[in-house]
Amino acid sequence: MQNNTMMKPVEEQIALIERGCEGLISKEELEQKLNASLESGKPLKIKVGFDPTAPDLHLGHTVLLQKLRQFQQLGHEVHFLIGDFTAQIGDPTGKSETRPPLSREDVVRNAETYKAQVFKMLDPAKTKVVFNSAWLGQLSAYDMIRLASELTVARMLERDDFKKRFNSNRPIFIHEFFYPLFQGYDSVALNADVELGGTDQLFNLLMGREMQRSRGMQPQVVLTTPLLEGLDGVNKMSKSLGNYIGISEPPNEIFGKVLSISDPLMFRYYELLSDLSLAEIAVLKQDVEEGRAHPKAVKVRLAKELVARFHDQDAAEAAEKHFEQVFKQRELPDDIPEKTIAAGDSILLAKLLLEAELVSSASDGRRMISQNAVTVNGEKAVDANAELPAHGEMLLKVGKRRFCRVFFR
RNA sequence: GGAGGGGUUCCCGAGUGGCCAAAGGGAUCAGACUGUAAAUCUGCCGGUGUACGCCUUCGGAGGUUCGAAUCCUCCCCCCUCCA
Repeated sequence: MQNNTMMKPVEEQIALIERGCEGLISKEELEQKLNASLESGKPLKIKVGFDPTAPDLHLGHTVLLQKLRQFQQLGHEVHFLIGDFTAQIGDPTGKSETRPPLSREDVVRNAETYKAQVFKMLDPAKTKVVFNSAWLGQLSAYDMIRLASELTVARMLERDDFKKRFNSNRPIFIHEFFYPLFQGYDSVALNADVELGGTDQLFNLLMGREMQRSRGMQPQVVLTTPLLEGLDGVNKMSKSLGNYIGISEPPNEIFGKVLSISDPLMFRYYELLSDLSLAEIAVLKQDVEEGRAHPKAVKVRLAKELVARFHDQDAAEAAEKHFEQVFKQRELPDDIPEKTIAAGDSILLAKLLLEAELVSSASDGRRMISQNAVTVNGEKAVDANAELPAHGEMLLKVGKRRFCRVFFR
């Protein structure tokens, strides 16, 4: 799409590429590659790999995607590698339980979901989706032994993940040693110019360099992105910790979750996720520090940008309005879940809350009532044992953001 | 193959026969204060129609006992050391 005449000068490209990066190996090599690309008009091949195991992407994943997108904006070509081969073996990493190997159909379906999400950010015209089973599936036992002979156990144990486990006497299985080797071999097969990954991937990324070099190829440039902290600001964003913002979540959810992050974290998100330039962000930060801008307003801006990215501008405006309505003016949201319940003479409020799925048990409901968290038709419920007439309709609210409109039929 | 250590409520972790629904910490949730920020304080934190009651829970299955998370038997799982 974009030809070399539209490519930016190398220094400018590097500045953008380096932004928010944890590591770059090496800048000189990147410079060379960019120069060569500029001269030849051939875009660089940017490799990135994903296991098709968790097709629910969140903002943490998008740090990497954002970087890929920047490469695309600079005119380069992304090779989006889906690790279907490795996924079918089953991921052995860390303490997470061994996952059941995925079937062919699972992998295909997950890959599709992946693409649907990824193309919210990436330019399909500059993205090639590839599967590593295409070449890894061809390897014979002989090939595997050859691969395995390229690295010593001592070297393998340098990998942080392995080192930690080894030192703390936790088990490492032999087949886990093959992961870096396979990933490195992927780079050979793709002839990648640059490979991106999270910091935890550093070792694997470097494997690619070595394997390319030992085969007389120009080693790939390795670029690592930091792990994004989750909503709690402490742990890395992950689905299992529940501290994530999914890119497929509805606009109001994304907006609300962004608003709930802490102020320091907000600027981290800006740096890693926003399209604003670092200079613009620095101005924002200074404005906040010197009292010219309200931190909340700055956060709103970020929230809108992200909602617009995964939905659209209208959705962003609507989400902001919704937010102000519900939380600032304490008005009702437009989309309150509704529930129909069998009519009767009366019903215990705590029980009703349970039926409306606002609490996890009647006891929980009782607790909420006694903690002044429950509102019925706009009035605070105070009696934990209150009975309500079970007909007509009523509006229930628990806490700040749980609503339900109940109809008795 | 041999020796040893361990599996407790969302997480960490205390608890060796009744006073244990189980200390303490963390997380979550709710309330106050706010900007659904941070910090702080407070409450709650297995279920149960309103409950010093009842039911379910301490890896699993049995057993001993008036009574078991705690004792016994068998089994499952995790970890360490030796080979």
